[in-house]
Amino acid sequence: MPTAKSTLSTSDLIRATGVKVTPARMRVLELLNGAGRPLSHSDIESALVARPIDRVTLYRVLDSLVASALALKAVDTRGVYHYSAAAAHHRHSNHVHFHCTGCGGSFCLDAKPPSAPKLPRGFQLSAIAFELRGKCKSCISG
Amino acid sequence: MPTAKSTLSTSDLIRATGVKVTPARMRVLELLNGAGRPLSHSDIESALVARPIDRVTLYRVLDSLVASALALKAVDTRGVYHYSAAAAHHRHSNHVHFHCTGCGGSFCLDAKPPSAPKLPRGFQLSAIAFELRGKCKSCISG
DNA sequence: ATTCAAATGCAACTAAGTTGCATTTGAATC
DNA sequence: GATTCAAATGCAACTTAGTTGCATTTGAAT
Ligand SMILES: [Mn+2]
Ligand SMILES: [Mn+2]
Ligand SMILES: [Zn+2]
Ligand SMILES: [Zn+2]
Repeated sequence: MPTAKSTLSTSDLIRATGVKVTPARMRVLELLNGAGRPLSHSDIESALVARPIDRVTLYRVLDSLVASALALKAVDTRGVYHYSAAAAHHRHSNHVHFHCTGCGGSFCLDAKPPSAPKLPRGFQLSAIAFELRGKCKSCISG
Repeated sequence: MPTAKSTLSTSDLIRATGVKVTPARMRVLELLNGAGRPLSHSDIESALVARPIDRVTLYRVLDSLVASALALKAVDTRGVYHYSAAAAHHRHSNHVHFHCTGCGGSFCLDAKPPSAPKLPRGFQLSAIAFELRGKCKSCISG
């Protein structure tokens, strides 16, 4: 008899969204899930050099993961998109982050994100971004 | 005798920062000050077609305005930099804004920006961004 | 008027992201 | 296991945003 599993496998997660389970999607989603921070297209390309994925395919894989809500996409202060696995992202949605403009690092802070203010009638909120920027300890002293 | 002026002229503002007062800097800063929203490089290029400024010069003019704190630079959700005059920006620094992902519009809300949480020792804060995104009334109903 | 660092214009370049199209493949059906 | 076909991939070409190097021009100080 099959073992009861509480966590869904990567391939199950992908299949559940209705798209094909392909090696590229598997490798990228697993990479995002293992990463401790949002990764850019070129971060991912570098991480997968061993068996490279075509540049364009990688963009399309990332698009599809975002479209199926398995990943999230955000633009950084240099204007580059960074992707994170939804599962990993949710672990960080209860506190705010500090982004170092020196080293690019992201730091978890012990503070809840602010709640949304009242919106004008008829407006529909889809996202709140609260981001702190500056220099981290080692970028100042180092 | 010279008339006492309460508001500094654009050329005075530029001169005060120690850089040369040039036509390009004048025109760009005045455009930013008149604009009701942050403008991208290409927005500005389009606005100044009558007597075009070289692409590279425009980038350098914008850099210099940002360096001398006469303008601010922020990246939008498409990864493109947008510039606003500091004077115009300060008029909006006491309340938060809603950005419509449909029409690209920016709406002033009647709510103060949240204050910064405690940072770890040795960290230095340089900017706080609190941004609400979603659809505005006319983008939903229209 | 002379002087020179700062600013400009132009050509060439990089990096990020997109599009079109021919080929391959996951997975559904037989 | 073989057949089928939309979905996914690979590759070439393209676009848009932004940068760099260098020769020429210019703001403003003297
Ligand atoms: Mn975190
Ligand atoms: Mn405002
Ligand atoms: Zn740092
Ligand atoms: Zn709108």
